Amino acid sequence: MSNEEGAGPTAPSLIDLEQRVRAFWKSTGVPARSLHGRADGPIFRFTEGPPTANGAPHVGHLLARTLKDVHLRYRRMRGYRIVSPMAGWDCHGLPVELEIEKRHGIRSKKEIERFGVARFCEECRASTLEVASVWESMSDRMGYWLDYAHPYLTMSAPYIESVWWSLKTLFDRGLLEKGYYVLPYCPRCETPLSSHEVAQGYRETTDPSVTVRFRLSETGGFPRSLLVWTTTPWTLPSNLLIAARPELAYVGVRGPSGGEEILAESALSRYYPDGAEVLHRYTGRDLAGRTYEPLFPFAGAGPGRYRVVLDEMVDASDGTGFVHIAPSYGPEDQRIGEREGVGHFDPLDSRAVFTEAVPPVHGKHFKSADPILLADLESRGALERAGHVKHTYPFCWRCSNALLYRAVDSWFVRTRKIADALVRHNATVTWVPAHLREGRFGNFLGEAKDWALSRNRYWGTPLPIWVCEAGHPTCVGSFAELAAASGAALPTPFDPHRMGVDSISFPCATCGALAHREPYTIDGWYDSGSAPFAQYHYPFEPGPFDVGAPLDFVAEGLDQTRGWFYTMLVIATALFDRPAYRVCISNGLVLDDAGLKMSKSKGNAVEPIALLERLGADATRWGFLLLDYTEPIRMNEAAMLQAANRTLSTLVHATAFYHQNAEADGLPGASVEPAPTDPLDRWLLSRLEGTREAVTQSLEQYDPRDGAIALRAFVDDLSTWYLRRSRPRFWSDRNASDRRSANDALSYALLQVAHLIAPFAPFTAEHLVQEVGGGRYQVAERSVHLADWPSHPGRRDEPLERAMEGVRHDVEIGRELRQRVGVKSRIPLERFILVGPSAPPPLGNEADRLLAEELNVTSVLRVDPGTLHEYPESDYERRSDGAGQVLALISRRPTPELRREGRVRETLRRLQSLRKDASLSFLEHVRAEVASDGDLFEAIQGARGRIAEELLADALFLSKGAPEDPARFRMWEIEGERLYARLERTGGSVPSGSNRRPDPVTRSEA
RNA sequence: GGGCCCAUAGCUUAGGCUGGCUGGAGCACCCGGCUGAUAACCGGGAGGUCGUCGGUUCAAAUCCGACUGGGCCCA
Repeated sequence: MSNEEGAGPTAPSLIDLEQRVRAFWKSTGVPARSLHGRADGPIFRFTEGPPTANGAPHVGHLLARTLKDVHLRYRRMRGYRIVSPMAGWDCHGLPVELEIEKRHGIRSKKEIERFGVARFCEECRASTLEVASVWESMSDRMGYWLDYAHPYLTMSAPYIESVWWSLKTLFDRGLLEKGYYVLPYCPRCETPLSSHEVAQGYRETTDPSVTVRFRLSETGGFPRSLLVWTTTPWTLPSNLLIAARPELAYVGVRGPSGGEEILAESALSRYYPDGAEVLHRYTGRDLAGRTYEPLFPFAGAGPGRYRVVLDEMVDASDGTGFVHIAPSYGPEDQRIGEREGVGHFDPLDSRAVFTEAVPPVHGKHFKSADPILLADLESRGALERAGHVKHTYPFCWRCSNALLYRAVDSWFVRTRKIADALVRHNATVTWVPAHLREGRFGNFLGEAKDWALSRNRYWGTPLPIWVCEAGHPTCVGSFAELAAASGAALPTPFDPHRMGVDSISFPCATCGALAHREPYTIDGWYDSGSAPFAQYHYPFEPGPFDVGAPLDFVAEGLDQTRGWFYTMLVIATALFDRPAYRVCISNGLVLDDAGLKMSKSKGNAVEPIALLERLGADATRWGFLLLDYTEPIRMNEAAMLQAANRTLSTLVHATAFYHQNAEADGLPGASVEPAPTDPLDRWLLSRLEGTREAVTQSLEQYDPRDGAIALRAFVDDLSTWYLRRSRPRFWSDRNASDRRSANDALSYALLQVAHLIAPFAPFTAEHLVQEVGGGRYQVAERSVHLADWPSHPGRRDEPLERAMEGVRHDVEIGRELRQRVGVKSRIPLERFILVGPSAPPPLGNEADRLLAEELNVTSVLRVDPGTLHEYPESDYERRSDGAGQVLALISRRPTPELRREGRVRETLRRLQSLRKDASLSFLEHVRAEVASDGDLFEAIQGARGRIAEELLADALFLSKGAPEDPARFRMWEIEGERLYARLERTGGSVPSGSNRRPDPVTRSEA
């Protein structure tokens, strides 16, 4: 909104001023000048968590970014240099690949190979930044200032080179090794995943729940079976062992076919609810070493196979006390299988389809093999029971297919080797909320598993490890090393993605045999976890500071505890043996207004840009900042809007009021802290100082909510007490020095509060500063976002604040009394009497003056309880405390003179409302016609001059009785008598239709 | 099955660590008032088993335990 003539209310709406401020920022280049903070200031280390470059932002991002922006703005105002406000994009990984697969109808890796890896990667690269504009647009709308012109990209060659450097460093320290381990594996993506990826995808699902019989060998003709429970029948052909718990009690009971069935005693009631004949009792130890007949012949014989072994991990709570062990398909299975030396039997191909190694289900996907295998078992009497169970099971976080656990070759970051350091470094981090440190995040560190780093995929940072035929690995830590090793210069420009490096091979430095690159890419979470150094191409280029030092501040959603917060900590610990960050803020999930998780499928997701458009940026930010972001947040747009109106809108309107009255006549605002003598002004500045302290402390402690609440309270006080009681002091016909004092106090307070609220509501704050100061909306230098934080202590006067509290409390009592005597406030009463101590010294007589004005009484008395008899109940209404002690009294009835004065004020109020209805500004003069009768006429006639003056009436025509043409008049009834009135604008006024503040530029004529 | 967090009026919540006077606010609702910045404001009213049960204590929303419900995470 600009200041062209005609449209607009007195003060702009939050949304209008937001656009005006945005235009100001654009034209003056404020964000670019502010972004990095003070070039010579102390360094404040920050890294933007890179969003996935092909995913759209959601409201949770809006919240996280609001928090980040508040603290960054505060630090800039504190004079810090922000290193770095660079935006960043997480470009690699499955999400991007999936997008391209969808686009081309590709459904498997084989099809990607046919499509061409180079072409595939090119398309991935091209698609990564397609949604960047949406993110930029959101940031622009919400006022989150980042350097979008120079973002870091995890797919850029320098970034990848830094990642390679870090991997080489880990490799040299023995923290990067190859292994064959059971990992979560996505059959569609044909790659293993890491535990933090799996953590993103648990869902409720239904699986088979079956119990099968394993017949023991050497039973001397009497059939004896172990009952074993599983939810993964497809793993039964790979069964090699059965585990029992050493000290657990087992029973052998007579089964339905007469033979003995063995299970944990604690499971008996579940399997035989009507009881069973117990034939034998065993402990797990008794059963150890017994052999059994495999259910399927396909795994074949091998040393130590098909035995009962002991393990403490066995638990009978929801099984039979026996656990079937398929070493290829479970982490515990693998551990026990290796301990017993029974090898593996893995009949699934890379897509988790059965090979010809298991003929009955050859060609079947692992899940669809379940019913076939079960039918087979049933026909052979090996199926004890079959049902279904609902439980949570991991699915691929990107493609939603069911995962399985299986043993695969993979490269690992040996997180467990540095577990102690992780815990030690985490202990130095200030977590918000604090419980995360020892709680969720701490627990996660405590059970840290080695990090499966390699992915059998295409679009990612290639694992820079070459292995020769003899198995000697070479890890390459830079492009120069690669060139040196291969004995040839790399092409320029060099693309370090798979198409650029797959074909490079070189002789092994150890044995001379030819080494080929391991055909893996790495987990994209390693890329983003490297951002604090890789964004600077460290160590190949000098960073802007000690790059390995912890960041001062990071903030993201709670989901990043397992994600980015974790990988940053692991990488910083492995590389620099330092914590990754000092302060880590984590916000809760944003839920819909019914407290449900938002999801696109449910249709309850709030689109962030649409939200910003509906509410405006500052209302959205302010609404979020007033909530406890450490808990899950229920979105309530109405409440957010209301909160913004209460505080932000009120500030805007207070500023407009200031403008109209004070600056209109050329009174400049205070540029330094004023030192008023007026108690109200002193009170306002004291409250301001208390607010400054509270807001500063809240931001120092990364708890902006307390600051927002303090600001809200201050704005309430400023609007509903200071201005309410000071309003006439701003009028041009009042005492000049008093007016000057009020003008100074108000302008200073508005300017200061604009600074204090700038991190929270940057648009509104900018508007306030531009409106209160000179050179409005003209020069960047005046921007509040280039200003210093108010750090100079102001004048705090706590006794004065307490005294004012007391006055406001006395006002409440007075109003209650007035209500009881039934005389409305517009009619003056003679006396308000307070019983007890005299007025508190910081206010003195001023207290009584405030009370008299606010309560509309002619005098305020403070009397001793002993003199109460002088004020009889017939004339005075009393208010007592709980103990019956009289606290205050008020006159019951107005005197005749006061009643007359009341009539005058009733009339004035009606006439003023006519002005307002006609949208007249406070500068426009009128001529008025008034008609009435009786006492009302007498009262008006007696105060005719005053009425004309207050009404800005050049002429006031008063007639007795009803007018001749009453239709042209407004009519009211006041205490049974009629008042007729009409107004007309007279010459010399500002242009018509202007109920708004006249434009500042044309002000002089007013 | 394990871990972390939460539960106060119809809604949003303060207070809880350091137990103590009738548990505060805001929105919405009803009655009344005020209004030359405000989609405001002021007074009064109605609305609370402070999730449930038990314990500690002279005294519990507050401390302890169990349970119920909800959220997130892990197995």
